[in-house]
Amino acid sequence: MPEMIDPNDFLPRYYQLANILRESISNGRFEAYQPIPSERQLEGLYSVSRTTIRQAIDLLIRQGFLYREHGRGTFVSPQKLQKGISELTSFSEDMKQRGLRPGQKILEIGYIEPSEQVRQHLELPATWKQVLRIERLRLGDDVPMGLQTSYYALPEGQTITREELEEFGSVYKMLQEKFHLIPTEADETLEVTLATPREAALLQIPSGSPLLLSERTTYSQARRVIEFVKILYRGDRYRYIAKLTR
Amino acid sequence: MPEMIDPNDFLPRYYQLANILRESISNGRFEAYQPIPSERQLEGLYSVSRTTIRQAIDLLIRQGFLYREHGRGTFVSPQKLQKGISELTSFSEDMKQRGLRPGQKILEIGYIEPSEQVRQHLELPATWKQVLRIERLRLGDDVPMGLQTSYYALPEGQTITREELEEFGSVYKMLQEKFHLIPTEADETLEVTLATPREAALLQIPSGSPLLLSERTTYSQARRVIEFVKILYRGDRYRYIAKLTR
DNA sequence: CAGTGGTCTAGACCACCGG
DNA sequence: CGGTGGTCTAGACCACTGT
Repeated sequence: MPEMIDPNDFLPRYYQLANILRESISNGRFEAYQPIPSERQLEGLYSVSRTTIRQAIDLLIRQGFLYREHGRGTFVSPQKLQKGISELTSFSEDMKQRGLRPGQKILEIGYIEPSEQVRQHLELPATWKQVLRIERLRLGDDVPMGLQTSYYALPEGQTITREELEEFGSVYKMLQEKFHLIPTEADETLEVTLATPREAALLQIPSGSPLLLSERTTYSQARRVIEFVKILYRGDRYRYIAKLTR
Repeated sequence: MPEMIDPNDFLPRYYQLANILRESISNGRFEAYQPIPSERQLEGLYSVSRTTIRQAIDLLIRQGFLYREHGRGTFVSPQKLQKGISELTSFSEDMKQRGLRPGQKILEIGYIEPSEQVRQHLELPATWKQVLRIERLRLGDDVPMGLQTSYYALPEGQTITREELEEFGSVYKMLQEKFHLIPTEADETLEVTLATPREAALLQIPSGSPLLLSERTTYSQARRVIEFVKILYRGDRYRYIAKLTR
């Protein structure tokens, strides 16, 4: 029953164990608020050291599946909003998590001279003259959800074409495969604004309707800026979800 | 120079080390994008094992001060918005972090029969008839910032008085000292709404102005619900800040 | 190649919880 | 008291980056 750990697997043991435990939670073998086997018991069950056990449990705690109580045990969290929360996702991933079919319509793609705000977020010197700007209408189940404007400072000579963008669907996927840039972190702010006539027309809502404005700067592993993105979400169709911890 | 670790301190060694390293970062001895000493060097410098070193570094990475690159080293993150982000904070803490003096005006405090929404968020049975409701106007530098409504299902016989609330200032502090409830996690959603005439009057803005609505359910260590809180923020004065990771 | 972080072991002692 | 998680040690080998 307890699927075993393969020491020769390319996945680290603590990661394999985390997958086994996560599976036991989602198929209901471990129930909410109930304890899982103690760390010493797991040592025997899976023939790995306690350090490795704890590494697996730490991972599942960060992912929101378990919690510890000193002197009592390790317990299963109630599901609730157990979907990927407060995680860095692309618009497409976000829509899928919400059960909507993502779509997009590219409005504009080209090079511009960056505004002060864009330059600062991309951490570019004042002398930098060209950044790639992509404006897209974002759809969920074919209904306009948001208006997205992305800015990139690509290496000299490299670029992104409209065809590539339409093919990949997700800029993240393309950045990863074409430039080996992997987004790992982002700073995001959210605020309220009102739709300009142009925005309203694109989003198919009355002019002056309330919008949720998200501004996000995305960083790669080495903490280099990858992109700066603004998304204007329709206030009547979008709700932001976050998970906070101490 | 390198302040030492005291094995007899009541703080764990990895925590002491994290404090030392964090201090070295914030006073500029370690610079952004530059490597800190390697894990083996730190072993010698502070006479603790590599496991303990890594535990300290893990902590600082989660807090956003450092990042690792396999085969290269551990590096200092650029500051940017290095203030408490995506962390579970009370309104008072939030205001202080923004450099504003928090204030409040209690509008109402009393028991009500919970609505369906409130009952579900507090995870109460349909038979539960009484929850404590507190409505407060929240101020930053004496200017109205938000309208907060909190709901609590307190143990039989226990309650919170207006005097206690005014004395403590923060409900979190009071919950901790009076009931030993410590908030450790929360689920939050954000969306846009428009001010009703009453809300507009209290917040001193025109009726129909856009507002940012936050709904938050707070949990204690054992994943029990502590409170459900709605805050209507003035759209023109409040911006939500989040930090996302993969 | 030497040096870095990533994983892992087999122990040990402590602090906390419950009966 | 025995069992739990929390901290810590002194090793080991692997995978990755640079020269």
